[in-house]
Amino acid sequence: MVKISDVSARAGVSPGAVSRVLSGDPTLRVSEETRERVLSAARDLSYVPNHAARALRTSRSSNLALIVPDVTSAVFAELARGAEEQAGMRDLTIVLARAEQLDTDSSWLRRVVGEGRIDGVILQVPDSAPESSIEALVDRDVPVVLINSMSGGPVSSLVLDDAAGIRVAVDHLHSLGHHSIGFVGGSSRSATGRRRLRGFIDAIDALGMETRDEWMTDVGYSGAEGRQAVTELLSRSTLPTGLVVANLNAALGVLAEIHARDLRVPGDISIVALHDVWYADATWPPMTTVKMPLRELGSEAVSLLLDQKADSPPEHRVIRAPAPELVVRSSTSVPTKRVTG
Amino acid sequence: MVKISDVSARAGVSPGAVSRVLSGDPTLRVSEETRERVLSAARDLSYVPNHAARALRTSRSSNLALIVPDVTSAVFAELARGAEEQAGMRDLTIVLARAEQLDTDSSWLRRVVGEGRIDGVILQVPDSAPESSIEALVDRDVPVVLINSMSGGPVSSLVLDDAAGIRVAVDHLHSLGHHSIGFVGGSSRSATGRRRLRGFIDAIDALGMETRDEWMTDVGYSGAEGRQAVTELLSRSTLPTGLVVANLNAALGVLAEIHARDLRVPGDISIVALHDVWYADATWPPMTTVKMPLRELGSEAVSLLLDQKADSPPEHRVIRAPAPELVVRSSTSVPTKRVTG
DNA sequence: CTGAAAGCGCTAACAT
DNA sequence: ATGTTAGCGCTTTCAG
Repeated sequence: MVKISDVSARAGVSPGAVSRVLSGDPTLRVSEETRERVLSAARDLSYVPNHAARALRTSRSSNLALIVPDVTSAVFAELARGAEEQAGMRDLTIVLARAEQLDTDSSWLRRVVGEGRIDGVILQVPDSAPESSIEALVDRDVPVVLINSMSGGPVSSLVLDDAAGIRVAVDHLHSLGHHSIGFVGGSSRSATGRRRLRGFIDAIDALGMETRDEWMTDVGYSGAEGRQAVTELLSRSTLPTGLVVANLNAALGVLAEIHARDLRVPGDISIVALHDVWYADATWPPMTTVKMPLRELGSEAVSLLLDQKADSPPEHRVIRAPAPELVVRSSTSVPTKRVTG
Repeated sequence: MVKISDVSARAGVSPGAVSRVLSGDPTLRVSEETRERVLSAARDLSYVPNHAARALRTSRSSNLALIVPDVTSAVFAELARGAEEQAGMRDLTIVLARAEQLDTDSSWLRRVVGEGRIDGVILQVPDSAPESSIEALVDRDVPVVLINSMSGGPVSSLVLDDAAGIRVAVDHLHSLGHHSIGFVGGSSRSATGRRRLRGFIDAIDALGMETRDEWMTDVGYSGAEGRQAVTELLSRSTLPTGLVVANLNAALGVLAEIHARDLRVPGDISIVALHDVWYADATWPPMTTVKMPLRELGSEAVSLLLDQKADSPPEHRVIRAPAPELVVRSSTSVPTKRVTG
């Protein structure tokens, strides 16, 4: 292993000088000539600084933890990619952890953080397990950024403009001529769930239509919960002609259950889902979706975490750009007939 | 921060003794009484060892990198979970990276490894980008375990018993009474692709049936490629009554394209797919699948990586347990009629 | 403008 | 059976 003293020897300077040149110390004053010598010595020896030594010295690990409820979720992949990209640019590394560990055994995080292996945490809490698991983190001395959940608390947070996304979906159905539009939402115990519902109601209002309670569900975002939502809807009254589903995973379930009932999409009912992932294109019919800036959410989370570093007050940002984008496929069309459940 | 000398002071022993007690040094000989004192001192002060210092001293980072082609893939989530569990038990941490970085910019891995931030790499190469990207790793001094790809090379590898999985699928269709069975496989350039195809042919042979070239495709595992496979199949001749799809993602596409052609599943054709993930249950009809031991693959990868540590010769293991498990849903039934494309 | 030296917290070899 | 000590490779204050 080639170390800093090897470089300094070759360049005929002190180790300290090498360190300063290589890390681009702003208060650095070296002759252009020395700098060149250091740089080329480092290159010649293909010097790579040792991370552990640097971490020990600076007490920063350059590791961030990304904790999500479910790695198979549509949301995750894009989010992770955004986080990774941003992390890469800042020479950080993303450590993966599943959120269950928070519930059952928050000691994992505690320990890892205590050991100094993690400089910050990007956390998406499962809708199910709220406040308490967060508080367990708050009193720890790691910066935390909460993703897609409550904003306004003592912990910094980042959310998407869910309402805007839902509005795009509603507008799309409306412009196709739908006047009865239902909503398959997430749990009203979750902040995202409430934001999306509010967005839905506002969007409907803005267009001069009416919401009907029996056209709205709040079962959840999973595929199974989507199926259940349709069952509920059908047990109530007439179906709307259009349906906004607040999550693509749930929309798969919705589609399945609708098929199971021998109804046709979009013939009997049109469907738009929030979030756009590859499998939106592999359903039948291919699903019209609204693509949200998940990647930007991930990259912004990393940035926020780093800006956060000083013990500044918590920040709460909303990611609005790029704006939600309608991806029209085949699950929506002009309304035809109305179906009784 | 409480350090080891704090603990040793409180326990009235030397730092060295504390280190040995706490890390369970096998060659340790301390009186039971001292050990107790050390342990309780550590507990009282809630001592947590500093990871950077330990890493510097031992030159092991306790980080493993998990590199996969696509985080949204069915395979990934279970794999990652298995790896994580095993890693957690051994006090290791899993660092996430996307495989694209290997193609475009292998410097990321090189650098991170050079800095000593990674002790080992679990690598699933994309079918597209083979040998070269691996070789870039081999001459590096990190242990690497290759997942789901070629076995037998200079790098350790771990594969599933794909043939066994395919056989379960074929047997299922056969036992339902299917005698014409097709195969939607992966690229024949990839090792998994070839293993699964071989498994298919052997399984068909073993049951005294015949394979027909026009019933087999090798387009790929993605949803879009699944659609394409069906298009190819239909452009050829009569469809088989049953179809084994070598990957669940492709199976979604298969299902979509079949619907698009106004054929019915399982009425016109039965489908079984390899791999079982939540969305198998959210398709219409819900997909009959074969669940493979992906979790074990992940956990075994971690183990292998660690056993590998010494520069022992590369090992090549096949994960056979738990055995592939048939998950019967609704995409398979007794054959009815035969369809002409 | 550059060098010297201390020390981050831990472990392991060597003493006792 | 336990204590002492050197040093992992780096950064950074303090002198020069």
